[in-house]
Amino acid sequence: METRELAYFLEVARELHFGRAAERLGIAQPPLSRAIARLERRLGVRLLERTSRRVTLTAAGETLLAEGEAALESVQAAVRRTRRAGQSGARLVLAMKPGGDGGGLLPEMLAEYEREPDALPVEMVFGYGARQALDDGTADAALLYAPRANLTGLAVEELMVEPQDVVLPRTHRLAGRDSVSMADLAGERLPRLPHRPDEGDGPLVTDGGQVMQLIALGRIVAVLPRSYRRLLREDLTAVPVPDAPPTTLVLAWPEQSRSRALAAFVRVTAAVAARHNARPDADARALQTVPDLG
Amino acid sequence: METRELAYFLEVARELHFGRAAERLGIAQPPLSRAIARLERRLGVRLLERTSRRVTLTAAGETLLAEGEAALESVQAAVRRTRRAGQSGARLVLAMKPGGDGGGLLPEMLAEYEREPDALPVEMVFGYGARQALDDGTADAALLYAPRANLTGLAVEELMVEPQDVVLPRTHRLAGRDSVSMADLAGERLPRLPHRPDEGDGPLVTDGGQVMQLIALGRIVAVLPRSYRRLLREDLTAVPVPDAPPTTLVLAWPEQSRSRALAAFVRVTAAVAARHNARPDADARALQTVPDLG
DNA sequence: CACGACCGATACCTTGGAGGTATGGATCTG
DNA sequence: CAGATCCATACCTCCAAGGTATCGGTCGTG
Repeated sequence: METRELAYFLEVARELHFGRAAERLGIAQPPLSRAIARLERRLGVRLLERTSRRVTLTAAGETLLAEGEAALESVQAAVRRTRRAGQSGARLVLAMKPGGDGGGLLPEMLAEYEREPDALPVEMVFGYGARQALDDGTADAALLYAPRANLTGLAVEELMVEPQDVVLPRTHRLAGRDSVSMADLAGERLPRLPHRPDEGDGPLVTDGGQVMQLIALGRIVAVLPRSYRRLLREDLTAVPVPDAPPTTLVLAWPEQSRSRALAAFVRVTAAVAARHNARPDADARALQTVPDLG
Repeated sequence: METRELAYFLEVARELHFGRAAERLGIAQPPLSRAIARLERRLGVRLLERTSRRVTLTAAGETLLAEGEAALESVQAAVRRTRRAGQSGARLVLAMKPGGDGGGLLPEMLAEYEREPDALPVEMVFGYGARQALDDGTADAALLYAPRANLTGLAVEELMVEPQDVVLPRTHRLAGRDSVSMADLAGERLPRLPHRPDEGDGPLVTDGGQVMQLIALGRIVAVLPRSYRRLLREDLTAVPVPDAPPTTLVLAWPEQSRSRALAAFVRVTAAVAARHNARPDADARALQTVPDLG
């Protein structure tokens, strides 16, 4: 099966209408009909039931819709990464949330990485779509928080385990406490993240500034890894939540990636994180002394 | 990028020789050279450095070799599953190790599944390549033992947690014990499995009968989930190893699979397993009374 | 019930590209 | 330096992908 045939089928399977699918694909309807018929002949399987009024998927068609989408995306991701690897100014693209750098380890990681012989210039992309950037070939590696992020299909290196704090307005009833429990937060609204739409009950948020804004307005509170303290505005404060499940910062990359530049980056980040983890007291003290105004 | 172009490139990238690659692909060398040149032109990237004496991969070429192999396999897996879904005698193919059925839960699962409206006939394939069967589209689901098996990229449903036993010849110095610790096994040789070649120090084994044979000969001992007791020969015995990490039997399937037949199977197996887990005493007693001669 | 609108399939044409063979040009070996 | 090796190029053939025109079947509507 050629990727063009697959792309054609997917478009028809999604539209369930040859004419509209052809228009979206930028070709005429007859060649599309023929391409689908040829694909069915080659697979030896009927993918679509069609009358002159209605197009429906067969069981085989449903299978190819589900499996083929993933397969086509992985081909396109391979193309994107290959293009990026070949461009003169090749870069290692690292996706992360703003502030999701494990308590400021990133500058040290980057500095150390640049001294590696296999190093490439590192480019960072920010935003909540880190996982998607990895899947579509836009990024080579990502800093993610487990278990919050979906790590299936990725190779990961655990960097550090972080306890979580709840971020509150300074005027909040719990703001003065030394610690709070999850039970204390029962009545509060928590933000919903785009990639986990079924968790939380508050508004959908798409970037970190928005979260801080909503907290400041008293609309929500958020439970975040401790290193986010560095990003607090002066009207917010953070209180430890000892019984919130600790969060693990991981470096993740597509399993099949084998580039020397990436391998060196994984090695260096793991080494830097290990060095920091070996000095828990120093780090803990450093975090304690981070002023709330970040 | 078309899959034919990708397959051509992968062959050249593996052989690093246009003539041999063309021969393996069953085409002449000039069309292959042209196909690669056109692919490079379309990607806008040089994939191979070639003199008349030597072919080497560029950084972009290495990327496409690694990423493209996985992508092409996923396309081919999609084709296989689509073909199977469309055949008149469509079946749900379940891959498993012989005996890896979680203490005999499988018959009950199958009986219950057959009563589902969306059920398909279930076909079982055995062998140590269960993970590979899932990846290449030969199987729809697999029973695997975590953390022994590599589950990345799969959707999983945990079925049951099993403690592990060490399987020994009846004449072994530890055979009479009520339990042994991992430390007691320090001097023993453990089998190496094909999919985990770096674990264990003994001979490579490829099927369950072979393992039992090697244990009976006194060449190795093996630490296995408790349900394997059912498969013991009369000259072997099993002793609990409380400090061996417990093993979790999981049902795994490709993340993107969405067929109703598979969804029903997942639902039924989870329900059967949950029912058994809710009666731990009954199951424990049942396992205790399984005679060693299986 | 008849007519028009809609929609996928078919017929027929043009053209790009995938495959072949023959051969050129570069590089290493003896 | 001669020969072997190997990738690229030139040139040919042919299939199939894409286009337009049109057919035939199905539904909604007056």
